[in-house]
Amino acid sequence: SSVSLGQPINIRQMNTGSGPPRFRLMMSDGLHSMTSMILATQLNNLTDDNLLTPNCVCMLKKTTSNNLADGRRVVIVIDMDIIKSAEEIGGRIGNPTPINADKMFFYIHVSRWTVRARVTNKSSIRTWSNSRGEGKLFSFEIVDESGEIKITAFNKEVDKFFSLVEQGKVYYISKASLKVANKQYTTLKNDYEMTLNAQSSVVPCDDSQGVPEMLCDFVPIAELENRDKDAIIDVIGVCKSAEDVSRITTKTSREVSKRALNLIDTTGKVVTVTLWGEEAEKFDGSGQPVVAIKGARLSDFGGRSLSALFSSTIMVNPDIPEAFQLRAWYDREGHSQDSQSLTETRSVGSGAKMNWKTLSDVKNEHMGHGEKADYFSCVASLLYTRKENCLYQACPSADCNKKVIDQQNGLYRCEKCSREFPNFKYRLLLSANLADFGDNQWVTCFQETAEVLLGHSAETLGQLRDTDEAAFDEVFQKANFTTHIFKNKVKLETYNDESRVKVTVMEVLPIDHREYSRRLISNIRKLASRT
DNA sequence: CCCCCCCC
Repeated sequence: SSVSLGQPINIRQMNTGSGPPRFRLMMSDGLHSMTSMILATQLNNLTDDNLLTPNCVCMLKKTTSNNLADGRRVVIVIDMDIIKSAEEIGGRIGNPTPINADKMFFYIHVSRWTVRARVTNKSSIRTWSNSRGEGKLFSFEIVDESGEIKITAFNKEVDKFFSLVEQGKVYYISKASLKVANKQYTTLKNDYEMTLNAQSSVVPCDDSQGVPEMLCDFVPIAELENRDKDAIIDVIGVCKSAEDVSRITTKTSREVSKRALNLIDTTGKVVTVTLWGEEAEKFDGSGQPVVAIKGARLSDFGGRSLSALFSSTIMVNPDIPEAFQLRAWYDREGHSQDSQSLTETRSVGSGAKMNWKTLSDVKNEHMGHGEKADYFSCVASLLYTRKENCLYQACPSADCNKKVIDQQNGLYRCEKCSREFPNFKYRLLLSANLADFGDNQWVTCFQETAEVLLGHSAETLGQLRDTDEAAFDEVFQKANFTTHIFKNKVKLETYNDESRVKVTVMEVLPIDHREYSRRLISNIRKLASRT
């Protein structure tokens, strides 16, 4: 599976009679040459197109050896790339001496090159055990001026190199084996990978001049909508908000920590990125840092979202121009800009669907004066509730909540159902006065919302009122001055030539103080930037 | 020669 470099110094068409043409190459590795290399016919187009010409340099990606009818052994090239043209090379490399095929096959694998590169991501040591055997490995990624590549070390090479290789440091690396990267697992922009072998050397280098820190190809967040699921991408954004770390159980019953971040960039789009394990535990989102992630996987959960992998590199406030630009943009305008998330979340209180208003906004903006009702959400405290008429006796039929008339004979009449019943059910219709820092507002709460505010079912409250008036009063005392999120409907209603704005509470939700504080800070920033 | 990458 290793790949190697070779220079064909002679290419001859073999005599194959009526069959497709076959080409025999005299291949050199700069030290030795061999004549027993044959091109698989599917690569004939390389000669037809004049790409494979004497003195070009080839990357041999896949070869096999075979015995010919006369007993000679040959190497068959199944896949190869021409990586430098003969013109670019400008002649024969070295002064290779001819040797036989099997030995040549060995030599062509021992490349003589050295790179100077920085280690950008180092894994821990992992062990494996499968049908093909067992062992241990670690991998790291390196970058130089020309690009990046992944290097893996197995078994003895783990012992030899693991402690030497340090993240961020620069090394001379030579004589590693090359192999074609499996695209399924590739997170770097390289068609090849390296494997350290017994001949490989890794030597620390003091001169890091000109060696990049990291190679990133950041995809704008808005652009993620157009990328394929499972794509491995680099992303950078301001961490607008972050979840608390939590523990989840995987399908394989393992416990793992997770934390979701919301990243925003100058496209105004937000994407949710999930961090795992230690990365999730140690992440600190305070101060809304710039977060860059190299090699995150794109998922289609909730529309579009991202997940960090073991191989991802997570950088908080990295020392790169993109991060400085984002910081400046966010502090100047991004923080107050309307944003849209590519990731749909169902969490209440933080959704984009909330139309946040203060109670004075509702009046000043003449909400509810239009053709259709308006909807708004507010954070408000319950100042007062009219407990006197909050309960009524309703028709006991399943879908009828009409008030019944007490016939004073043990029967209750529903005009809607045109029936008399021996029983009724209690329903709530609660008038309440809500207040925030600037104003107050009378609202109506029907059954479900009133039950949430009062903390008891209508049935319980009905029983209490009839049996224990002090306990009934206590319920309302306890509800006073409690603070909630109210989702409301507002509509101007005309009754006897008099118009009044009627506010109906649709839903009562607990305050997520973290989210609420973020919103207040954001509002303060918006106000500050107006002056 | 690994390739696990998790949850809603």
